[in-house]
Amino acid sequence: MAQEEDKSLPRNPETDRQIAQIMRGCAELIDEKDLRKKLSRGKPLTVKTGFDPTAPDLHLGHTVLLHKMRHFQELGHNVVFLIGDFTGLIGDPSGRSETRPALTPEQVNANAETYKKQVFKILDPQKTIVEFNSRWLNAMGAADFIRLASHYTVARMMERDDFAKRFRNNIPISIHEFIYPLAQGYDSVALKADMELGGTDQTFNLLVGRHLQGQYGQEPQCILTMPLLEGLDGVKKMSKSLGNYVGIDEAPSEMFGKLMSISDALMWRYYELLSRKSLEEIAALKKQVEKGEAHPKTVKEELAHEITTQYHGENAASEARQGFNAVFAGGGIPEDTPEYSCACGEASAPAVFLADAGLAASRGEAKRLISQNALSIDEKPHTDPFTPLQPGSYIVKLGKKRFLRLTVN
RNA sequence: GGUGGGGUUCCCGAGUGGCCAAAGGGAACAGACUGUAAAUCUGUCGUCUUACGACUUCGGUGGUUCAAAUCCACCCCCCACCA
Repeated sequence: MAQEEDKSLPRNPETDRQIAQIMRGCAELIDEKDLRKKLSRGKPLTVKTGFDPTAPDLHLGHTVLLHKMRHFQELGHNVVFLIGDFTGLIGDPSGRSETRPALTPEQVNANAETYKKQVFKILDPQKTIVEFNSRWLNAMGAADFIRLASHYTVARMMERDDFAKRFRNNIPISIHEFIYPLAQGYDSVALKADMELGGTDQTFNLLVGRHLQGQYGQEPQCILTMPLLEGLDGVKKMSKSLGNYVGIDEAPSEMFGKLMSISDALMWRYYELLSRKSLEEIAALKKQVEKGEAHPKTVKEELAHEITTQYHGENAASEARQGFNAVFAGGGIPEDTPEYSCACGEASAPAVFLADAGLAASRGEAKRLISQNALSIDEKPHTDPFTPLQPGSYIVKLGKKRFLRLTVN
């Protein structure tokens, strides 16, 4: 939580301005007083954010942190994008109910490369320092590690919720998992970080860094945690394995469409965490929607447009927006509709070509969907699964999202 | 190391010889209603089959039986308690 205002804090307008920008959307800042002190020195801070090279494909959930890093860059601070290639070999136990499988060095390297390619869609490459924590962690000897381990106690380690739970439930905790927070914390020592960013699930690890810096005679870093972004379902956190994500490499139309499918409530969350609009602008929009002055769909379009622009540029975003409205509001078909052709006859029966073209998983499913009135051909409902279509070209639509340009020869 | 419990269709989870392609819930999909939102209602939800029906599936491999997700043997994996 933000600290209560304290009259004894060093105050000046510049610091206030920075603090406001820094705290936008954050879950917790530890602690504001320390941060003011650091800022008031007028020197750029070293801002560390670590990424585990486990998920090579970034999605919008990861970008919450990247946006925050960008804020720091805009405020003139030194942002370190730290790739945890060493710690990736351990596997972060955070939020895990079981031991995380370790990565091979080859996987870690490949993932790190992908990471670097993707993050500069948001971060300013000129102002980003990319580091690998193997640089200093590999250089440490066993004695160094033992010394590091001596700075933390088992009791404090067990305060951590995931460890406590696993211990209580007799789920194994390997010793190497204790090393993870220590290694991550040591990164802060090595970098002499003034500030570390992370998701709320990282709070413990970040605090270890703060603690260790003190142990190594440094001024402890401040900690800023960001909430975990909910996925498209609005409930679970965005993650690739849950399939509720928007990848930052996705095609503009895909990205726009996915964003349009989020619920109204979730839209505000995305605005706060992913938009570059100011909090005041967002509050104003919200008020307009509540009063009925703005249609929520339009406001959502703005959001989808802005986010798509971030990754694909203004032109592509506008196109995606037009395409979306043409398809779903105007009954058109998407640009990237797949084409498929088949011979006239058995193969041109709807149930058959739908399955063959991959629009339906099987002929049975195709028939079922047809009997549910899901099929339209050239914008006319089509309920006969068996009669072959005559030669010609057709626009085939199955359900709301599946399209096909069909040619019958 | 010992003892006990378990592995079921996308997920959770019922099912202890035929009435089981397998209850129920969730997810997903389709339709209605909408703003491709949410909520709600209806339907679908192994493969093939226009229907009748056939075939494949319940950790693996063999076996018993007219008949096995259900019984037996061995194997693999997971969990709990004790050490």
